[in-house]
Amino acid sequence: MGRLLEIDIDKQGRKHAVKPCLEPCPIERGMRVLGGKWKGSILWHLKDGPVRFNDLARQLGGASKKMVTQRLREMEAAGLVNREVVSDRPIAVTYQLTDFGTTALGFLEELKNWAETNNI
Amino acid sequence: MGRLLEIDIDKQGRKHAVKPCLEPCPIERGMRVLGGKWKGSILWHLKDGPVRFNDLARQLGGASKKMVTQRLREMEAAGLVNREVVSDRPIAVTYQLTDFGTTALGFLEELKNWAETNNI
DNA sequence: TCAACTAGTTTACTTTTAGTAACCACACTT
DNA sequence: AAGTGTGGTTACTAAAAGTAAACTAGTTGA
Repeated sequence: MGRLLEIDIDKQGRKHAVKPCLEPCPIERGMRVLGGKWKGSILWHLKDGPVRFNDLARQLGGASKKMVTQRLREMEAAGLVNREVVSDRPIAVTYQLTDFGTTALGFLEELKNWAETNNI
Repeated sequence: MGRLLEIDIDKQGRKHAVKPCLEPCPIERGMRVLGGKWKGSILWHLKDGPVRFNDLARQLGGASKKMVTQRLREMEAAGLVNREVVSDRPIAVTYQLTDFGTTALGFLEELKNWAETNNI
């Protein structure tokens, strides 16, 4: 009654899901790219332009450098951010959103609004 | 240059973030409620109406009953879903979105679209 | 020279999460 | 009686995620 999931019952009377969410459905897959501690925050902090590593780490107060590095590497691999060496001598590196990275901002803004309006 | 994060430099020349994302900014907090393995999927599978526990577990093929139970408990605590005992005798339980839970669907749809259009 | 900066890496742990597999009690069918 | 269904729980293990603090190696400013 009111059931919308399709369940198949075979001749022996055993039940099987007809269209199980075979591992990662889009939502699950998306979460693996954008979810995870700090990823959303990092993306959000880069939305206004390039930011240097230590500045980013400071802004994320609470995340260790190791975390920030790790997340940035993952996000680089996913094509969300770019790492750019701005200068040798005093070494300087900035991170910025790729075009692809900016496509995730709308989603993050929704999440932000949702969290704020429902005071999560 | 082009720096938009505010960094304060004290008299001793030490740098401090002016407005660090003191622990959980809205995005981080939202992620803790909606992120996490399977939570998004569970919410999404409930969008068309009440679903029984085992049906849900079957649809999430890959998640163990323990996982499904755990996530459902967390989501109940967060007020996203309702647990309803539909009948004793042959025990039957359904889970459904609360009004609050449905407010998260827009966000999940964005995530779904994002993941699909960028074939994540 | 000393201290603080740059951007990390490494170590040495601890904590959290995920996951398996078995089990419970009760009902229904064969 | 055996096997399926219902909705979970328990006990345990493996893997992932997280932490602080030290360290590299060079630069800059007092």
